[in-house]
Amino acid sequence: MTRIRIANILKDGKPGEEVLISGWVRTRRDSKNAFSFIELNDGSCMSNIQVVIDNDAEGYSEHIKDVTTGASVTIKGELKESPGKGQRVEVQGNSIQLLGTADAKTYALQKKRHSFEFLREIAHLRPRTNTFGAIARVRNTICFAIHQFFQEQGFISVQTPIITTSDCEGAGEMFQVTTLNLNRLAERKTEVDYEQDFFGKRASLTVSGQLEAEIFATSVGKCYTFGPTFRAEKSNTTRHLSEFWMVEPEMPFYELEDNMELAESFIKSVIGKVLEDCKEDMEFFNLRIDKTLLETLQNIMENEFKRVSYTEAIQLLKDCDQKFEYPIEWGTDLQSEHERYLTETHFKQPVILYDYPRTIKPFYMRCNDDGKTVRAMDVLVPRIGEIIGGSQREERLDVLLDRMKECDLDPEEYWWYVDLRRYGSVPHSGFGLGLERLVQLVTGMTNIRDCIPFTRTPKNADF
RNA sequence: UCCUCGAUAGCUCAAUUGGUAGAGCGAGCGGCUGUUAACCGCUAGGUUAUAGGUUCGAGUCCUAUUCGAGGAGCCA
Repeated sequence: MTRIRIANILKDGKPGEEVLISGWVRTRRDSKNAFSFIELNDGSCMSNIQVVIDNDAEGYSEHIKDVTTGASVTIKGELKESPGKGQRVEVQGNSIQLLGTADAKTYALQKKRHSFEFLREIAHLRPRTNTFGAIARVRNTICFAIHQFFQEQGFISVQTPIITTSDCEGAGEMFQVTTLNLNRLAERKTEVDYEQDFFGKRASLTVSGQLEAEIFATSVGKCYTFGPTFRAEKSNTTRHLSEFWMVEPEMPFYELEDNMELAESFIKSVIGKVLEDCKEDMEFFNLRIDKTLLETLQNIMENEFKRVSYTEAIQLLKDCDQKFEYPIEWGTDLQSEHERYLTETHFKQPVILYDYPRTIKPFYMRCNDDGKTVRAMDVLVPRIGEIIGGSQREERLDVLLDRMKECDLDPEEYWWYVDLRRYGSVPHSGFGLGLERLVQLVTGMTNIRDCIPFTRTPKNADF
C-alpha cells in the first residue's frame, strides 16, 4: 500500500478508499474512553487531515499517550465523509504507528501562536508551522514560475560563478574568500601576499552575475541567471539579507523600453502563477498576515505599471503637498519615503522609474544623449520599494571607457567585459530581481528574514 | 554603521513615586465532550539578558556589553 500525500486526499480522496498517511501531529483531542481525533500535517498543504481513531485500533492503547503535538506517525485507515464541520473527508484509522515522539515539556512548537522573532531562533522547526510551511510552498511555486516564464520564451539558463576575482561594480561590500591562515597572518603584521592565496589573487563571493551574463547574452542570446548572491553590507532592515537569491535576465538587442516591458510581464506572470497554484496558502496569508494582500496583488495584475522618468518623479515630489524628512533635489537618489509616496500614496501601484542621473548609477549603464542621465530603470512596488533594478547596457566602446575613467575604474581589470564592446557589440539590456523581495511582496510577510529558509544577516548565520 | 525602543515563567506580555514577581497561552493531572482556536477545575514552572555601580532595599535608577525590533543609509 503506497503512502498518499495529504494534499491529494483533501483534494480528491473519495469515501471508502483505503489510505496510508504519514506526518506530524498538530494536535490531538481525546474523547473519553472511546476514540481520539488527530490533526495530521505532512507539509504537502496548509490543511491538516483529521484522523478519527478508536481505542481498539492497532497500536492505539500503547502509543496514544505519546501522540502529542510534534510527534510523527503513520496511520492506515479508510476515508469517510466527515459528519463534523470543517472538513469534507476524514480518515477512520485502523492502525497507528508511532515513528518519533516529541516531548511536550521541551518541544518548542506547542499548539499556540509564536512570534516570528522566536521562530527565527528555531529555524530548524519553523517550517512545521502554518506560516512557514506556506512560505516554503509559495517560494517553490515562485521559483518554478520564474524558470517557466523564461524557458517558455527561449531564454537560456546560465550558471554564473559564485566565487569571483573581479572586484567589481562597487555593488557593495563583498565577502572575501581565502584559504590563507588568518591567525598566522594576524601575528605577522605584514602586507598580505595574495599570490599565496588559493586563486593567486584576491577573491570574493559574487554580488551579481550580470557581467558574466552579458557574455552569454552576446553569444547564445537571451539568458538568465538564478542563484545566490552575497552582500557584506551591515544592513539591518526588513528588506536586506547578506545572502539572497537573485534572478538576472540579460537580453541582446533589447533597449530600455523592451527591458521595462519584460520586467513588468515577468512580475505579473509569476504573481499570476502563484494566485493560480497556491490558492489555499494565499488565502491564509490574506487572512492572517495582510488583509489587503489579494486585493493588492490583483491590482498589480490588472494595471499597467506607471512609467515615470526620474526627472518627472523629482518634479512630482517637489510639487506634492507631502512633507518629507529629506528634501528632494535633482541629482540625488530617492529616499525610502519618496519611493513610498510614489507607490503607496500617489500612484498606488508599481512604478517604473527610468533615466536616472548618471552620477548615482554604475559605469555599465548606457548614457543618454542629454549628457546627464543613463538608461537605468528601477521597478518600485508598494511596501517593499525597489524589487527590480536594471538598465540598458553601454555598448559603445569609447563611451564605456570614458565612463570607467569617470568612475575611477581600471579597464584592464575588466578587459573581457570591454572586449564584448570591441568585437560584435550589440545593444542589450537586463535587470536583477531579488527573489526574497518578491516572496515578501507575494506573501505579505513584513520581514525579509522570514522569506528565506536559512537567514543570513550580520551576526546571524546559524543553522 | 547611525537613531529610537526593548530583553521578566516554555511562549506573549503585566508589575504604580525604587518596597514580598503576576496573567493569558502552552505543559502535567483530573473532569466533560463527534471534537476541530474545544470546554471546566487543579498543579508545577523565575539567579527579571550579561557584568559592574548607586541605595537600608533595584525588574524598576546609572554605566558597559550582548542580542532583538522599528526607522535611516546601502541596495535586490
